[in-house]
Amino acid sequence: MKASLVTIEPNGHSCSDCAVREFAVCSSLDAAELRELEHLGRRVHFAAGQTVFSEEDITTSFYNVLDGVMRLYKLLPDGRRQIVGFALPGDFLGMNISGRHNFSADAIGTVTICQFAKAPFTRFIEDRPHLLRRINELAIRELTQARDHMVLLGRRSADEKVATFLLGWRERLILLKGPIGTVPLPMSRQDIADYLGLTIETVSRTFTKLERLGVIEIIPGGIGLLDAERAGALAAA
Amino acid sequence: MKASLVTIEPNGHSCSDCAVREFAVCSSLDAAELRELEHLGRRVHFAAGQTVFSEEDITTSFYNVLDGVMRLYKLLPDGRRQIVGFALPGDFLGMNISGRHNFSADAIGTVTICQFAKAPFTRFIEDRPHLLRRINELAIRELTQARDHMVLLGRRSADEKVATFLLGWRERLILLKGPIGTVPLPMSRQDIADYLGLTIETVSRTFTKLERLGVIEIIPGGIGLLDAERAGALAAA
DNA sequence: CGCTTGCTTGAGGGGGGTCAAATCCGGTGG
DNA sequence: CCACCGGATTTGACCCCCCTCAAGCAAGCG
Repeated sequence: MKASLVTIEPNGHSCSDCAVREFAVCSSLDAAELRELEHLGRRVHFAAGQTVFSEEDITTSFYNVLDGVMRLYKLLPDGRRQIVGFALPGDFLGMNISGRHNFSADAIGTVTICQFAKAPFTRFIEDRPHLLRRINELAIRELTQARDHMVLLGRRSADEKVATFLLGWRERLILLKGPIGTVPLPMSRQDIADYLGLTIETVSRTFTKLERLGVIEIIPGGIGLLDAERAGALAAA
Repeated sequence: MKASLVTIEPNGHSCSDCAVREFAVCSSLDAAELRELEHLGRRVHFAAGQTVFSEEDITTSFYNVLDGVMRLYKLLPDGRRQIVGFALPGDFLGMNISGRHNFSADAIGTVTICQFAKAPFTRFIEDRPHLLRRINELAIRELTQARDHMVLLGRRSADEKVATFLLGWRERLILLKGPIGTVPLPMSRQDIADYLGLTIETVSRTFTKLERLGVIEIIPGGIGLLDAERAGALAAA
């Protein structure tokens, strides 16, 4: 029997030993609430490249990323793509006011997600203002990131874009996993280009340029940051 | 006596006859709550060009735009500017998690604002989940707009940017004031350029081009939209 | 191996930036 | 009412950064 690309884990997992417990939206809940929440969510696995939801789809669930990396993107009618963000463990997806998703989400590599059906989760929030406050906090944080990214897209050069991206990505990983040696880049060059508003060729050339300058070292599946100070200068704050 | 550039209106106004009553964050409150809120807010007027708050300032207040237009922007160390949005009556400013504003806000033309001191307003929200829900709703709406704008900044041509901006701006004004004839543009060409990630020259040239094509008509302080269908086609969805 | 897929490198061109000058326009004072 | 001034906008000439098109290369995998 061929394994499905999307598999739902049998019950038996518990929130209390969840890896993203302290980062995620759930950090606002006490032990009793967590036990209640356990019945609402189920773990789902996605294979590399799978689409979890698409723009304009009716929202039927909320999603809590537990493991892996996702690309969040919007498409223009002619196929041009803008990646509006990468989701990491702890990120909460699915909030909107129209009842439809306003971007698409793919798994990059394999991804594990904690999925909540919309109606019961909405009811769960209803009389738990502290959870609502936490959700609001995450939304505002995303808004801050979105504004920073607008500055990057509208006003930075290719060199600055790439340097800023590498430093920012590294920082997020450190926040999540603690100090790291080399910086893994699970997304493709095309993904990076579509995130930075560049072409794949320009991204590749800029990587090579940074390597020639001794700022980074290109390794399979990632980069090594050799000169953080120089990279910071290139990022221009 | 020379009039101050920032004037605080004496008390005596009431929320019940507020112009933005139904658009703003306050739409979630009942009559009793509104009367209570009246004591927390005060109306403040700003002259054209005045800065209401700056990026990195400690947040001491929240702001509800009552009248006028504001530009919200971020600066790079070398002075490059990205306008992240224009605020219109009903917009709510000041939410953040760091305790500092993450963008600056100027009045374009004269602006009237309903200002709330941070601490009392935060306390007011505390046990009013419906207000929190409303605030969350506004944050999510802004997030949606921010993502749309990322697509514009990263993946659209100058022509598409300008056409999209004109149609979007017109739409916002119609939503706010009902059907309008010509489209007022209170912001400068420089503001438009910094919003669209272009230079002032490119914006000017594109306006002229659209006029030559018979899509718009340039008038002092605004434009007339002559061919909405054509404009929509240029905006490329 | 040969094929596929992703990345890199090269050559050339164009969209939008830069620099500079002309024009428009609202405000001010005679 | 008109001449003048200063800032905003428009227009022109030129050029560069990044895109386009196309070929080479390395790694994974049947």
